[in-house]
Amino acid sequence: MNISVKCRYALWALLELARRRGNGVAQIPEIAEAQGIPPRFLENILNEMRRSGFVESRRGKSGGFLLARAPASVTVGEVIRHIDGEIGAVCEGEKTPYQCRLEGKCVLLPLWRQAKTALEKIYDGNTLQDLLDAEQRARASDYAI
Amino acid sequence: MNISVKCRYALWALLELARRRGNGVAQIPEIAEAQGIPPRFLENILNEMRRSGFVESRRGKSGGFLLARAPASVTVGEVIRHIDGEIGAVCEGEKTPYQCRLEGKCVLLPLWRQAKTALEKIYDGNTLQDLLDAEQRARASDYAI
DNA sequence: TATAATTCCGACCGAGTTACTTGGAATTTT
DNA sequence: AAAATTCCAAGTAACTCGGTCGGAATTATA
Repeated sequence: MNISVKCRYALWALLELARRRGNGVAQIPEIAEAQGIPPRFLENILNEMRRSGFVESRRGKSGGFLLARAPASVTVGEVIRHIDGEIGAVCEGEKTPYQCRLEGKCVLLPLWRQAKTALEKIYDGNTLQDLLDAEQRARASDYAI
Repeated sequence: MNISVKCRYALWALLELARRRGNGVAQIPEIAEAQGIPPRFLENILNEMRRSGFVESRRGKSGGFLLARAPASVTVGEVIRHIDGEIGAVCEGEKTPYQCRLEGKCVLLPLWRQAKTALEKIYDGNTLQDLLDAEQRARASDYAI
């Protein structure tokens, strides 16, 4: 399972909103500029994130977006699932295309399961807050040098 | 990184050849039938596997394919890399498309690295022989029931 | 109230990928 | 000579991906 560009954009945007938390709304051009995302593509993405409850929006002049949830409550895995779908699904799961006709008797199934579990552990084990903390630590050690 | 159908076909074919090891060549129609793979697609795949040294072939009438290496020496990861390319590459690595301009300063990079490492550990840690052994154990415990 | 600035919505689009298919040449056995 | 196979390279239909576009709805402000 490769992470799509769209999904990375979504994560960057959410992180940017998390950083600005408490400072009012952020607008598409700002976020797009700050994160290097094509603005009208970001527009789509943020709308999607709003529909799935990650983000709130204010319409009209001086409108914009805010993070709707606490950064510590939003896992990376959750975001990935909303944008790219189920994590690491190879051929199990209901709606997976090309589900193999071996139905659980495939010798490879345990491998796909292990892979899925490992990825979920990583992605669900990290929140936006965790990432911001890591960022801070990196910045601090940069100063130290 | 999702495993392509082609890649699963390749693994199935190699496993089939591994099962038949020592019994001469296996032909495309047989393998295709046994594994439910579109025969002419399998043809392409086996040719590719030959070029990368996993398989040997005999041409002409009563020709066919054999596994070129010991099943215990062929890892799943190796096969995946030959068919689908680098495992779990999100945005690092030389030729990855859409490499992000953050160049190692992306907050998400550690996550992608962890994911890649975890997948490699799983896929490189399992050989064709391991899978056949697991298959045997499963069959044995089936009889036990 | 008019205007400007913003989000919202859905359709569109070009390029690439994926899962095959096809036609025919080369090779080998019988 | 004929039949059966692998080998090779091109073609193809459907889908996905990354992104664009036009315009409607909404809101702040002059």
